[in-house]
Amino acid sequence: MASPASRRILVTAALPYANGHIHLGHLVEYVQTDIFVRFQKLRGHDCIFLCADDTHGTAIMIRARAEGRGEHEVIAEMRAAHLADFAGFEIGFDHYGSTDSDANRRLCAIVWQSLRDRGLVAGRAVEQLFDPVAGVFLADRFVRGTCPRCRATDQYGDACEKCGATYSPADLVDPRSTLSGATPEVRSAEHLFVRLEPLQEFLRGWTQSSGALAPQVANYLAGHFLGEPLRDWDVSRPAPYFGFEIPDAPGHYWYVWFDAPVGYIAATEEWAAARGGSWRDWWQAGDVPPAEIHHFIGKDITYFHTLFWPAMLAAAGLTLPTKVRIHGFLTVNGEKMSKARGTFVLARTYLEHLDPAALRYYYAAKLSGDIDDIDLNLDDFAAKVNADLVGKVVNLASRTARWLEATGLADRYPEDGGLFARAAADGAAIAAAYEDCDFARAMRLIMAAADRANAYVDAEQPWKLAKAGPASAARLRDVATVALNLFRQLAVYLAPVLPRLAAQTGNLVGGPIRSWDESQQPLVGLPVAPFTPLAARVDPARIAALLAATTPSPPALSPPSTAGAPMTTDSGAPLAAEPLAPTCTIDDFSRVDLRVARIVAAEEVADSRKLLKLTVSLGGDTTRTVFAGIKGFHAPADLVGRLVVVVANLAPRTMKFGTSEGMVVAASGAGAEGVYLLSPDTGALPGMRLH
RNA sequence: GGGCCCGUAGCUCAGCGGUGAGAGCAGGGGACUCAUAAUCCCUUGGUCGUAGGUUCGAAUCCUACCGGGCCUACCA
Repeated sequence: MASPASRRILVTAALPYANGHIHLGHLVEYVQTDIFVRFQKLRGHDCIFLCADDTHGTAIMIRARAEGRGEHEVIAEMRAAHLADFAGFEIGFDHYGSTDSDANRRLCAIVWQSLRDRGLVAGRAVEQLFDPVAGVFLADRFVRGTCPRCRATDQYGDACEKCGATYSPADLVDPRSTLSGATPEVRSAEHLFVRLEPLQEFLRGWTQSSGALAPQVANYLAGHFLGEPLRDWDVSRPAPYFGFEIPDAPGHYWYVWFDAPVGYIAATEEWAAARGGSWRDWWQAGDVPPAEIHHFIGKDITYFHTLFWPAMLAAAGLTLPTKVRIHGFLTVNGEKMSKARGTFVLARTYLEHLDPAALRYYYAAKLSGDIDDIDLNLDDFAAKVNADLVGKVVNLASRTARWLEATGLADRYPEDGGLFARAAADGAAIAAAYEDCDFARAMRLIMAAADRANAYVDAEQPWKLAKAGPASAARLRDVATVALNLFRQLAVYLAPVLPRLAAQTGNLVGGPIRSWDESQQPLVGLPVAPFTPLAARVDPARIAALLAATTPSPPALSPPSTAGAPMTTDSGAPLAAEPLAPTCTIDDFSRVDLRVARIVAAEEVADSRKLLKLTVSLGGDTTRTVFAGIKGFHAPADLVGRLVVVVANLAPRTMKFGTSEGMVVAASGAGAEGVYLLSPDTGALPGMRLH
């Protein structure tokens, strides 16, 4: 229940598009927003976190066609996937809607009518390329052709990657639809526009002095858009289009970027209706107290949220955003996320390998609330999470809780040299940092408190008190009581970032953490449950596995496809021809050191009937010369570059042609023709051992 | 072409006009052994991208340049 002093805060994260899965880049925003919301709730404010799938547009329509099914089937499937991913990362939406909802259709109509009433809608013919085979108008990116300036081939319809020229798709020398391959034709169609110039004055005022935007964003808008007359915004698309048909303009559909932000309101409506309220309680002025509206977005969609969206809201007489909080993009190991490098990591792939809490903490430690890109450096990630969360915070409980299992906390809070009070006083600065979305600062302050707490434990040496017997029991209880209270205080401060740690801490001592104020008073006289591990260390091997699972198979190096070969038809002949060897132990096996190696050179051995001379790399500078009996089955040139498995600790053997320093593993024999080299799954690196 | 952001120790980042430039991690040395090889103490390490300028004083303000990232209105 909200107290009179509490604020009403509506928070949104950008709506993920239904054409793709959630990846680590998306999660920067959802984790950031979730932390902010959990913080506000912990502070006792009336805060709701709304989001939805963004479902409409050409891309979904094209995809559904390509997959031979309806758009609604596609978006339902993607919605389920998105929700599962978000749940895995403990993103706590109060409601998750869809732009393809009745509520959204109604609200779009309301906003639309307001624009009409104010004379802000205008119609005009637009010439656009049309695919006569697919029967759709083509957005620029669905057209490719030869650049009219530099003649580079296969360029997008809006700009040339080679020479940087920008143009209209109709200017391409030999335009082709990427949908059907057909040559598009220029067709004229009526589009509806929102006139923004009449709102120029309003937008200038709101962007420059409302306080909703960071100064550099305001400058960007002032310099880039507001310095000249605002162009009309094209908000309709002709049929066929997957979206909502405009009620007073049959055959025209709202462009996806019109109905997407209205989805924020629609989600509010669905959430409020379930509680007997209305979206108007949050989006229309006049309420006491008025609601704050905070939008979290990425910098790529800045102008939609800082020009078009406020224009729509203003025209409809609705509440303008209190803050538009803009974050940068995610890089991985200092570079743009890349499928080829294996750094384009999907949320669910991450969840299969690592703890979501680790990523939440790492993002929190990096997010400063400004527009800079943040980098996920994977070495740093493991080091930071292990040092901070496990080494400092969790360790505090791990090293002291067990001394209180029998006795519980001391009945009066002992002298602690002012440590608890000092960290309690820090609460104001930590809260201010959370409020500013400067989570990095909050984490630094919290970790400083954790350092002080660990130093306290070290100085008091409770393990010596434990050994000293009954005479020191009271003192031991006091020291452990201090340490555990300092730990729980940290857990309160970290609760917005690490909700599961907060819950586990509540189970350990003191019950569920419900309020920020619990950081201000130590607990006494309560039982302490048996300690259970609260966080797992990040194992670098798991990160490697994650990247390996993410890296796509380069076509040239893929193992042969087994598709279409039902497993039940495999012959038993090879096994029968060469029965299994006698059982060996794991120790026997481990004496054979099998390694992944890359063939860096291969040549025929002139005088040999069967041998190829290979040079294999075990990574770094380590190479081996190996003679392999695979001549006739593999052309040397085809082998260079590929990964194989070698017996790396095989005793060198002098042969007629030289010394062989290992052996390449291959399947063969048993009556079958051919020698088949083994290839590791993609992602394996030279030097990796087979276990 | 125009614009925005960033460039500080090996790594990730604070500091953003004023005592000799900081933290965490990594590296080196020591202590401890309660704890998920965790913790504590000491310590090595930087011409604050480059070049100019403003100022009594600049990592901090201005200009230019170099490097990285991003935006530029039908890519979401």
